[in-house]
Amino acid sequence: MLSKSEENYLKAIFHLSVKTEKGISTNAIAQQLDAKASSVTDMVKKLAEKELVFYKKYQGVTLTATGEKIAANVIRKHRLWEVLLVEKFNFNWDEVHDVAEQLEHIHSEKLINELDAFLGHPKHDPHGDPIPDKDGNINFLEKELLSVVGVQSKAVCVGVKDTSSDFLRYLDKQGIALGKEITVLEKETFDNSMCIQINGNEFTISQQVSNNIYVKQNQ
Amino acid sequence: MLSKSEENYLKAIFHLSVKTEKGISTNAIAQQLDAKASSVTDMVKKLAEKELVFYKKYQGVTLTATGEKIAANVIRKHRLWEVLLVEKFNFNWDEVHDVAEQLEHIHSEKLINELDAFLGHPKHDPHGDPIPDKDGNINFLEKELLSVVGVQSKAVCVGVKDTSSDFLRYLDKQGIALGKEITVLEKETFDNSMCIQINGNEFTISQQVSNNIYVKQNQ
DNA sequence: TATTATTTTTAGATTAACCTAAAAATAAAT
DNA sequence: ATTTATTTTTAGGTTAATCTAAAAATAATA
Repeated sequence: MLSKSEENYLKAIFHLSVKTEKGISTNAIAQQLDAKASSVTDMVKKLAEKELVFYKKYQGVTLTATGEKIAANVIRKHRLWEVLLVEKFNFNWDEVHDVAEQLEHIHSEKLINELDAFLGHPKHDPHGDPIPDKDGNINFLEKELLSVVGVQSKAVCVGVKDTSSDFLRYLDKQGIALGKEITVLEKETFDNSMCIQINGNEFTISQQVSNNIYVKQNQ
Repeated sequence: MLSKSEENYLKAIFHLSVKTEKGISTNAIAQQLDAKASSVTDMVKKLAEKELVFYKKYQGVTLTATGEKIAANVIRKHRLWEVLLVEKFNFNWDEVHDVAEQLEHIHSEKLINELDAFLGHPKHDPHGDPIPDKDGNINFLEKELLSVVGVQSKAVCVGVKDTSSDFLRYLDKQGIALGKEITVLEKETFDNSMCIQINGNEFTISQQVSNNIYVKQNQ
């Protein structure tokens, strides 16, 4: 059974791998985990020994099939726990992360299967991120940033990029949530702010905001 | 914040303290935790540094008020998680222990308060053991072993002493569960076995069994 | 292509939580 | 009250996961 630390490394590599085909650099992992590069080198060697990653000195790492499956399973657990916290335990979506970081390392297959069933086999976590299935398959929804949506177009909020408490609380305040329909009314070219309509209310959001909201357009 | 290991030591000392007024010996703790006495000495020194236990060389240890509160809180978490597992997640009462051992070390006050509320503020875990309240107060129910109940008396099952899977599965098979009324019909003096009635069925149980079932007599 | 800058690795330390084996203290038994 | 047995502690060692600082390799730049 893997340690919490090993699982966290696999998860970090998994997340970083989504964005690129290339090997993941030691530094990138270090930054993701808030650790030193030398620590990463040590751990990556150990994971390579266990055949959870491919690793050649100075060449970065990639997950093996096994490594990827384990990483996806940790993410599955994280996101299922997040759903429980929000739907049954009255957590706000900005409060779940720290606790889910702990819960994701609980080892019990029965527990996670029962949790999944109890929640009705949810497909997405409270931030709109897809929940991998038992085999580690993950359904990457095709989605766009709100910032690229054209004027007069409608789109449905399906996720957020920034999951910081500050940002999530801002969204709550503005009434922006998963599943809500957003209409882009106007865009200012000089600062890329946009005026949107949601729940019948019109207001302006900065580019920072529109760059951190994922939407799906009704094409 | 305490480590998992520190919490486990406090919990072990708490459990051992229930039975006696005296200080808890190094060996007793070692046995409870399946560790070596020398490891216990090390840890106990650390806990004394943190003022969670009183410790004088060769004299055994006792919990301070703070240590006792922390230990009771770990036990509270353990037992609340057990209730969730059995009542919502289809675990049998013999399956909960290992997972609860992990879950009891999750740190989040909000989580445990919400869990408690979600479960309807239960007073007992699935084995009949009392759940400490937020302040660490624990309601030790006055209870007796089934083996001391007299012939022709009725008693309600309120807990078990042995919580091994083997024993719990035996109880399931016999239809013995918390809240069930047991009538003692006969006692054999030569082997201390007894014939009981439960759910309308009559059968014989050994002393081993009657010595591991707690009951409350309807006096 | 040299040279400089950055990244990555190695070497050696540190901390927590364990361990074994030997020494010291306490308890039990003759 | 000695002697013997048991318990507890000390001393020193191990492993996992981290770190710092220096060395080595790769990448960027003049």
